[in-house]
Amino acid sequence: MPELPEVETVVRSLAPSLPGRRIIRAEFKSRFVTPGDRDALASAVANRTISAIRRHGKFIVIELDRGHLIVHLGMTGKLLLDATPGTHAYGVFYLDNGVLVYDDPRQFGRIEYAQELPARVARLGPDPLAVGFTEFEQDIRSRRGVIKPLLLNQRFLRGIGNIYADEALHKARIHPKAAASRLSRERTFRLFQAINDVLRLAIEHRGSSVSDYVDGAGERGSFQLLHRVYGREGEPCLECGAPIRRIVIAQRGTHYCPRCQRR
DNA sequence: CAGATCACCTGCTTGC
DNA sequence: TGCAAGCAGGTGATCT
Repeated sequence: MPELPEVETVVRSLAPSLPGRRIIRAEFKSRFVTPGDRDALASAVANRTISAIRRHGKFIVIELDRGHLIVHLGMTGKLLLDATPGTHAYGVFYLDNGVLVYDDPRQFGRIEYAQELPARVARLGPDPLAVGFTEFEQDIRSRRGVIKPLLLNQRFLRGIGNIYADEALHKARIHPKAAASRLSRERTFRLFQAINDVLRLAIEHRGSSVSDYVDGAGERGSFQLLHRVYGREGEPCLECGAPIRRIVIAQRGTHYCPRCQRR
């Protein structure tokens, strides 16, 4: 489910109400969602007060009075305030006022506790909404492969996923298989702008609810209605009318307009 | 170190 | 209706 705009929307939906609340106790039920000692995790967060919630790439960082909860939503993770825990509620935080439920049918998400951000999380690339063009251009020049997998690489930029990679490449009129380091300066700038525009617009529309994404209050986003290529295989390009094509790049479905995005 | 491939899960849709 | 195959917002381990 969740890429930068969705995670940002979840964080914004929880930020006004979560800080200041105390975790009375917590329960974890999946070795996939909470690798390691689940009882240790539960006792580490018991009695901790939440001081802040923020986004780091696609990670949700919940700052506690001691340590951090680092949550990744995987493909189907949901963090829901005051929801009833269902079959896939693999993490339940009982608060002094309410309950925070982590629900994740596919169990690709993760919940961990650490004093500081783990190195693999801290070392991700810059946030695409904060990076400057000079750094973006330098980084892209130094990379070898194809542009689409590079956009999905969180050590390049943190937060872009499959939907927004396809949407940004279409907006920038760049073929998803284009060689990253050989993009002209003009195309590189178009891509930089397109990433910014697409992500900001998606946040305004509270993310894309393709199947089951919802924010912390259970509300769906609406950006899926504005997708121009993602999930539109065979439908006409909204720019030129050519049918949108779906190919596979790096094991990910990739949607593009063969006329607007020439190699 | 970077890039490619596969593995980890459930659930929904499609086609026979 | 039943069943198998294919597909899905993501990362991380393990190869080369």
